[in-house]
Amino acid sequence: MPKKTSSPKRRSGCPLNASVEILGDRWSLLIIRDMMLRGFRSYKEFLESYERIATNILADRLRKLVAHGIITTERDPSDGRKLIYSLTTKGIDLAPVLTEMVLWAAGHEDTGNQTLVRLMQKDKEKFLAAVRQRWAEKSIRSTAN
Amino acid sequence: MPKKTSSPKRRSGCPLNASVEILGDRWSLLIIRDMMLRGFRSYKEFLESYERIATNILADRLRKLVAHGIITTERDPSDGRKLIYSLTTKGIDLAPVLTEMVLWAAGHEDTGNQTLVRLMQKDKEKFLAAVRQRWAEKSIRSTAN
DNA sequence: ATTTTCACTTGCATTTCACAAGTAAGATGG
DNA sequence: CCATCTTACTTGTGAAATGCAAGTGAAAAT
Repeated sequence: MPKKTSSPKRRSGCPLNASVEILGDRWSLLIIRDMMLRGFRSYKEFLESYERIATNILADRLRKLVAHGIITTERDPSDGRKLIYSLTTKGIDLAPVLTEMVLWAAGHEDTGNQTLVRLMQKDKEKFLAAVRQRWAEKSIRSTAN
Repeated sequence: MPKKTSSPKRRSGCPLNASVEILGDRWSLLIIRDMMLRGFRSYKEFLESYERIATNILADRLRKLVAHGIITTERDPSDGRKLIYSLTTKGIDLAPVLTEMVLWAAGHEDTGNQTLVRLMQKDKEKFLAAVRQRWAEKSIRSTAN
């Protein structure tokens, strides 16, 4: 059973508004992309991603994503300094959103990464299944919450 | 032929990054929702939408959406004060993005507008076809640019 | 024991945002 | 045809979010 008792003062009950309030900024979806498509799982990896997010913004976004139940954190058992971030099912369920945003930009803007785009265009459903599968293999824990 | 010669300083060539730079704020997608789903076409209608956007932000977002080729403006021939905003094909092509964001929030957050959600869930493709059809009827001009 | 790595926090300047008020051009009513 | 209203904005101001540089504390590596 998904659903969540609505957080305080939301501007409206529209589902699109909910999505926009949670994900509508210049960084959150890029962090999710890095986890979903590139397998990034630590603060350091996110920091070193191409778009160069600032440290305070990254910490803030990770905190908010955890608060919204999109990702979870755990200590790395083999290195007590490291935190491992994982997507929850709620996070993995953003795959179709990311896919459509990629396909839209690829069709209307001048962008790179054409191999990824071609894969998505060729068979969207197959691509989504692969993402879900890959994540299920990597971490049993991440789908639990 | 779509595509556009890349705008100045983009953070990266990733298509998702392009989408996020264009649409990643708390208002742009709500304006597009109002046009696509509710048929809003004037400044005043957007202003009176439930989430209560501020006048300066609305003007700024409309300007940016025009600059990105997602909407166009024309004078209302029957009232010289009014401007009519229309979605371009690039704008209509955002329908799948909106749909996936609505379905994600509907599945994981406590939201309203269940009739719309149910319609989308029942047959996504049929819903998208209906949106495209409805827009094509309303305005031939909007699909031209 | 010292240095390095990791995941942050703090401070500060800049940008964006929200809210209230004002404006100019065109429409409407008497 | 003149005052009033409507529409689509702009301007001003304070608050909040962002970006950058530097610093911190705990754990790991040397």
